[in-house]
Amino acid sequence: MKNVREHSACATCGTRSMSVFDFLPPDDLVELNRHKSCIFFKKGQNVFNENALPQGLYCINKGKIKLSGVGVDGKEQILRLAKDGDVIGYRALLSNDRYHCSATALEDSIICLVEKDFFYSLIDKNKDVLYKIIAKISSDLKAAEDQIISLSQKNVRERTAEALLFFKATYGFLDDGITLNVTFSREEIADFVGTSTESIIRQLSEFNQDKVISLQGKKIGLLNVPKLLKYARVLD
Amino acid sequence: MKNVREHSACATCGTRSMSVFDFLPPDDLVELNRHKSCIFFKKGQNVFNENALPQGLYCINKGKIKLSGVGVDGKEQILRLAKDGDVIGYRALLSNDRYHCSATALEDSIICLVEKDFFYSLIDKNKDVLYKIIAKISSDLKAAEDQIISLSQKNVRERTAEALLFFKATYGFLDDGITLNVTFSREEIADFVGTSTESIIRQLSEFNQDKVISLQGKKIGLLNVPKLLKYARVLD
DNA sequence: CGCTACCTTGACGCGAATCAAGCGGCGTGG
DNA sequence: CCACGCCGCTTGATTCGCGTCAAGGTAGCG
Repeated sequence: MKNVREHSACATCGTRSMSVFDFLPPDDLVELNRHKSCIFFKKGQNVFNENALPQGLYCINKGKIKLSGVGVDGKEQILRLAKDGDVIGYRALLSNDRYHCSATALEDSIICLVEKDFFYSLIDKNKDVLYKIIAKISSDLKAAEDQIISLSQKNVRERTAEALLFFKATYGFLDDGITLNVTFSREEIADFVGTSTESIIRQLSEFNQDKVISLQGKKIGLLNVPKLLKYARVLD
Repeated sequence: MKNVREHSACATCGTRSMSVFDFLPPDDLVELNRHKSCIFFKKGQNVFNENALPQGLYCINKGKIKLSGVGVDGKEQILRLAKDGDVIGYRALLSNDRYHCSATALEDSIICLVEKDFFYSLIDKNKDVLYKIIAKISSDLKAAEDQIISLSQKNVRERTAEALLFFKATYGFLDDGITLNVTFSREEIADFVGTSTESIIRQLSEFNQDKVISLQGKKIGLLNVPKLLKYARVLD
């Protein structure tokens, strides 16, 4: 029996253990491998666009993706962030709908596209995958609702602190244990926090002066996480 | 064979056709009837509370429910609204989690509670129900993300107009075709829009002076929906 | 009939958006 | 290799939306 291999084999994919396809039976893995393709996206490229019809399920093999929507005046709002092992585009797929946000690579990324029909057949027979995706949507909803409360009740300082902590929770630190393992433009941070670029710049430089964070270009270091937590007024 | 009947039989329930239990096979209907109980909630009573563990799935037979969370300073934020035929509490149930918002009756309501274990077995064998609930969560997520964009990009006037249109879309009008078929306190409207009570009062009275809405106590009439749409800056 | 909860209006002040201008780095092309 | 130009970053000045505080009105209910 020959070892089937494509761009990178799902069976040996190190990212899979973090994904919804963890614990997939070997047979399904072989099939999955047959019905997926790997795509490379350069930083800034769009994985999919708002209002487009889904072609399949996107699985991030390696990279960082932002999901964002645009308001009436064209201003962007970052809604979610995704990393290695995350799947994106499942909402539109499951509800047989168009994408209602766009996905953009924050850095060069490798993404696997699982064919739509295969995905449907997979969740049909493999409940485990389906329930994992449901759990994902549920936690997205929870996060979105928390975000709603933050936006309507917290000021820019608090939301900025929250955002920095969220970046840390999502992407972690570099080896130094301080610097965020992700870079955004100031405008992107503003689009995440829901404020203006200038306000973000002022807030970051204030945190910088307070020695709570360090700034060197786009590299942001979290020097004092407990204080950030206090600034953000989060309970846990 | 005896006709099994409890508080109100699911088989003959008029609300069911609007719910996720539409098209349920007769056998399952009988079972559903056995595993549910009807509960009456007076206006203002809580159906369930944030952080509680779900006992089952709540189905609104007749009534209006608000789902709301609280921010760090105790201020409430209304996250969703539910009406006849809607189910609530499915997110916590599906992700085996605690409720992360509270449900409160906006008026006297009759609500059926479907036992947790029966619900699990039902969605396990009846994919139709499961997919309907997934579609529900998906649309909740979409709505939440739209709300995020609104909150971060629109001002109080625009969001208030949006809210009024949303109330109309959810609960409709009274027979006069003008008056909203729901009443909130000014504070509740503020908690929905994400602003202060005073700001809502001022905004409503401005709309009132512009003859876009009419106010008589808590009764709100939408006199000029197209203009409200313009105020809200919604596209469709 | 009086109390309480809710609604309303006005005055004030702060946070943050906006506008405007200068800075710095980086890539491109001469 | 340097100069120019563009884009993102930064800072200051100004404006204004809206949250907050305070006070008074109204309606429903015991």
